Amino acid sequence: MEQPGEIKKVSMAVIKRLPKYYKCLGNLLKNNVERVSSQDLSKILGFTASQIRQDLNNFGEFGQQGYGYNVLQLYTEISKILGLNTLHKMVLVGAGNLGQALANYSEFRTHGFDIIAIFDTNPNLIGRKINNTPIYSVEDMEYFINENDVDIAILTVPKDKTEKVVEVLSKTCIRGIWNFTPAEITTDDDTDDIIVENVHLIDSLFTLSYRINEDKLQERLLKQKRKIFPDCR
Amino acid sequence: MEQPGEIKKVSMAVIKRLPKYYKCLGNLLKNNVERVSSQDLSKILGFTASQIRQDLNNFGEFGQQGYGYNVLQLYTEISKILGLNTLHKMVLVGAGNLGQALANYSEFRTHGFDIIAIFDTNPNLIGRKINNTPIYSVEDMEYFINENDVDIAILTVPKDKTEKVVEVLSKTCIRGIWNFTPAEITTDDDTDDIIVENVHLIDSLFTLSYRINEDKLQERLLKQKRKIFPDCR
DNA sequence: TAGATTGTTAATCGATTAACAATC
DNA sequence: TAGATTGTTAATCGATTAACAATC
Repeated sequence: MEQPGEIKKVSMAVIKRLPKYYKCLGNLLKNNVERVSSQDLSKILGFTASQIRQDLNNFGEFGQQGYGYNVLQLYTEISKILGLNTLHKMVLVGAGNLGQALANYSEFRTHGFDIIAIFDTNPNLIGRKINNTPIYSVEDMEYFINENDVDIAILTVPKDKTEKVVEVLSKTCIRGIWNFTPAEITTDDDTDDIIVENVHLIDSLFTLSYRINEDKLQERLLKQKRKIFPDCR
Repeated sequence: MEQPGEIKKVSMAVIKRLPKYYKCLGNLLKNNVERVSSQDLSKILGFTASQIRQDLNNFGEFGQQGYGYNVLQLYTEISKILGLNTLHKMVLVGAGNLGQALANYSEFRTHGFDIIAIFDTNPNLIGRKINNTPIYSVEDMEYFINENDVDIAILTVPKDKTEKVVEVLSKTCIRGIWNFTPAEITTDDDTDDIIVENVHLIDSLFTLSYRINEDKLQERLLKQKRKIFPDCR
């Protein structure tokens, strides 16, 4: 049994499902749906109703027996849980192709994530703007972040520049790094309060490749086994 | 006990670790390391040695007692498991900011993933090239994919265009969709052999936001509980 | 040979699902 | 009130870790 004051660590599996709940409730809200049961959500999201109730009860008791959940209330609660009720200041480090694409992505701002500065080393870019956001020299990054209370740094620099940038970031008030580089980021002990969220595109592509290839692979494995156990199916 | 001919389904948790093994072995290879034990790998990757041996034994017996694993051999085996030993033809659908960034990303080609065509509806783009890859009209997509035996479609179209594009793709020989749109892709029964790999950027950002916010959240939850159980820590 | 390290079985841990009393 | 649906405990399932005989 759980003790009253105990802080139960929420598992990553649950955390990864929160954005799905949030988006689903947002859609229901748009469609003027007022109440929703865990069973309704189950049908939409493909999770079991039981899992949905378990997930939500990590954070409080948002439902009502015999009624279900009020869509607006649950939506608001989850937005608070995800930290979407406050504005987030972001900087983007590395104004290459991917960096520029992200700087032009308006969806982030819609949800309260505002890119207020871009940093690069290329003198041809410094002083220019992308999507109305100014590009500064990385030299000025440390000062700027601390001065403007920036939350999140988006990392879109080349792999071999990553370590150096992270070193600078670890001297700032940055709380999270959204890492689009292929590098694995390690922060030393005194900075392990910086959260790193990786978007490892190559890993994602490799995973897709594996799954496309899986049937052929299983056949090959089976054939190999038949050599050892000739009478198997 | 497992039957000889049985096909054991490999769990997604294992699959997601395969690219990490692959990259790690690639690095060792570059550094001329010839052999490696599960314990060595454990230190580098942060998985337990036991887990590493379990993972690898999903696909065969690649090691040798008392010796460990031959780096080159294991690297080669995992590359085959991931399907990286064959070339993959890809098309990119949607030449917006993100699409253009991905078209310029050379890392994919390095690993045998070749973008051979880009499709868009914008007449100003059709006929032009990005990173030497021609942009065609989406009208020609179905024919092109089937004619050229394309494996993978990269989806970087606006959300509301996704369904229509997927409908067309489901009539082709496409094996996998690498989905960068916020849409959840559902393929009907006759096309459920198309594998979908999602890169949901907003979900990733929300997850980061949650984790940055977690400490504050736990405090708030604790405070709420104290109202009910006033004597808890 | 002795030491090292695998492949694999058994034990443990954690996450998901089922069940149901509480209650709106 | 009766039906519906929650929050929560218990059961199950699956993934990770530990242990160790086999063997290079």
